[in-house]
Amino acid sequence: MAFRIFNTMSRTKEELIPLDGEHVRMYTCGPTVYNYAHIGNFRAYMFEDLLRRYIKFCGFKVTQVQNLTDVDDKTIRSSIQQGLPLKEYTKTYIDAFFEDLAKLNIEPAEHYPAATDYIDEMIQLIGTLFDKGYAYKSDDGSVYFSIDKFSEYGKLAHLDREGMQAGARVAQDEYDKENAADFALWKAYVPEDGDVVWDSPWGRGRPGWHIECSAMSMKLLGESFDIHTGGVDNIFPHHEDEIAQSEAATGKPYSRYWMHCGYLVVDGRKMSKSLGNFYTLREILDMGYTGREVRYELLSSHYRQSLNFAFKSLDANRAALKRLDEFYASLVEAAENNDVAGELPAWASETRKRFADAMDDDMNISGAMAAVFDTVHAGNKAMSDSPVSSREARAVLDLWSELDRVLGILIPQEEAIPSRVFDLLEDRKKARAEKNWAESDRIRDALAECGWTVKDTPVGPKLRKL
RNA sequence: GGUGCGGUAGCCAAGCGGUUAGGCAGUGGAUUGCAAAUCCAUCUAGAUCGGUUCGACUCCGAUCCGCACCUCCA
Repeated sequence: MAFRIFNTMSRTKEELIPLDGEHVRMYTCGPTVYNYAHIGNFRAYMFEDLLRRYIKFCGFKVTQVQNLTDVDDKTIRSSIQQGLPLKEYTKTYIDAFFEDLAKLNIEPAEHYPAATDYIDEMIQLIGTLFDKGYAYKSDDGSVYFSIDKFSEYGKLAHLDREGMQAGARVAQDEYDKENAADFALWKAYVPEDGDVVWDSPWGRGRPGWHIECSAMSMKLLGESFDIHTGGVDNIFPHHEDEIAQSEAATGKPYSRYWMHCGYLVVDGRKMSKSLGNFYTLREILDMGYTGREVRYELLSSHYRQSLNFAFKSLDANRAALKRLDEFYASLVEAAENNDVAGELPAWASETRKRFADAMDDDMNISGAMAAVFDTVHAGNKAMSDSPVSSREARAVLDLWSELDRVLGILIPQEEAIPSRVFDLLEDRKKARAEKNWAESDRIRDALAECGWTVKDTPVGPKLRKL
C-alpha cells in the first residue's frame, strides 16, 4: 500500500515519499485577502485539506504552510478606496477566511504567513538572484527575473519559449524588459501604491507576486520540500516563476511534487461576477445550506476534475448525508455506550482496505465514498435482519472515526434534545398508547416546528433533527 | 495557433478488455395507525464513425461537441 499522487511536473502518478522519509512538508497557495473568498477558492483549499488529512492517515507527519497574500494591486487599491491602512483592511478578510475554513471543517495548517511579514526574506532572495546574475533592474526602477538565464524555464507548464510569443495577452507589454515574459521580482513605487511601500537596495517599492511564495516556503519548509499545490491556473505563470526564482537562487530542487486541482464551474460555466454565478461561502450558508453540505459537494468530485457546482447537487448531498447520519445513529444506539470495541462485523471488514486502496490511487474519492456507502448498505441490511452486538457497533464506530479523520463529513454534530421537545415526545407516547392518532399527529407537527422529526420503531420512538 | 482535460444512464460521478461501482431522483412491494427510516425488486449507460480482439464503455485512429491555461485568476 502506497499513496500515489499525480505530479504535474512528471504528468504521472508517483508514490509519495517524503524527503526525510516520515514528514511531509507542503506549501499550499492561499488566498489574496482583498475580499471574501469564493467557493472556487475553497475548492482548492478543500483539496488541500483532503490531501493533508490523507497524508496523515498514511502515517506521515505533515507541516503545511498556507500563505496569505495581503499585498497586491487589488488589495492596495481597495484599501486606499476605503481609507484604511493595508493591515487593517486585510484583517477583515483574513478573519473571514478563518471563519469560513472552520465552517467547512478544514483543518488548520501549521503556518499562515502573511506576505507583508516576510518582506526582508524576499529582499534577501532577490539580492541572491542579483548576485547570481538572474535579476536585473529596469529603467522604471523595477527588478525583473530574466527567464533566458534559467534554461529550465517552462518545465512545469511544458511551455516552450518559442510557443510563448503566441500568447494572447503578451503583446500589450510594458517597460523595458529584456524578454516580454520576464516577471517582476520587485515593483518600483508608483503613487497609486499610497503608503504601501518598503525600502530595498533597488529603491522604494513592493515585492512582485511570485517572490512571496518562494521566500516564505523556503523560510518555513526549507529550500527543498515535498509538495506544492494550487489550482491549475497557478501552474503558469505563478508556479513556473516560483520554480525559476527559487531554484536559480539555491541551485537546489524546489518542490518535489506539484499538485493542482481543477476549476470549479457553476452550472457548467466559469464563475464570474458578470454572469451572476459568483458565490462566496457565506452567501451559500445564508441560503440555508450547511458547511457540511458544501464540504460534501467540494469533496465529492476528484480533485483534478473540474467540479460543477450546482444547488441541486447540494440538495442531493443533504439526502446523502441524512443517509449517513441515519446509519451513524443506528450504530450509536447499538453500541449502548459500550467503550470496548470487538471485532468488526463481516460487512465492515473490507471497508478500510477498500477506502485506502481508492485513496491511495491519487485520492480517488469516488471509490472511497463507494466503500463507505456499500458499508452503510450492508450494515443496514445486516442490522435489519438481526441486531449487531454493542462491541461490534463500537468497532464500526471506531472505524467511522478513523475514516472521518480523512473525510470530515461522516460524523454528525451531536444535538442536545431541548426539554420542550422531550416533553412533547412523552406526550406523544401517551397519545399513541391510547391510540389517539389525531393527537399523536398534532404533536408530530409541533415537533417539526421545533425542528425535530420523530420516527416510530418497534423499539419505540426515535428523534431526529430535521 | 500552442498546451492540457473531458464527453458514462433523469441528474452527479468512478473503476475496469469479459463479472452490480457509488450517491441523488423514479417505479412496485415489505414494514408502519399514518408517516419516517430501512429492506427487497426494478427502469433508464458509455458523443459519433472506423480499427484491433474470441470479446471494448475500457486499447488505437478519425470526427463532432464542451472546458481550461498560454503573465499576476484557486
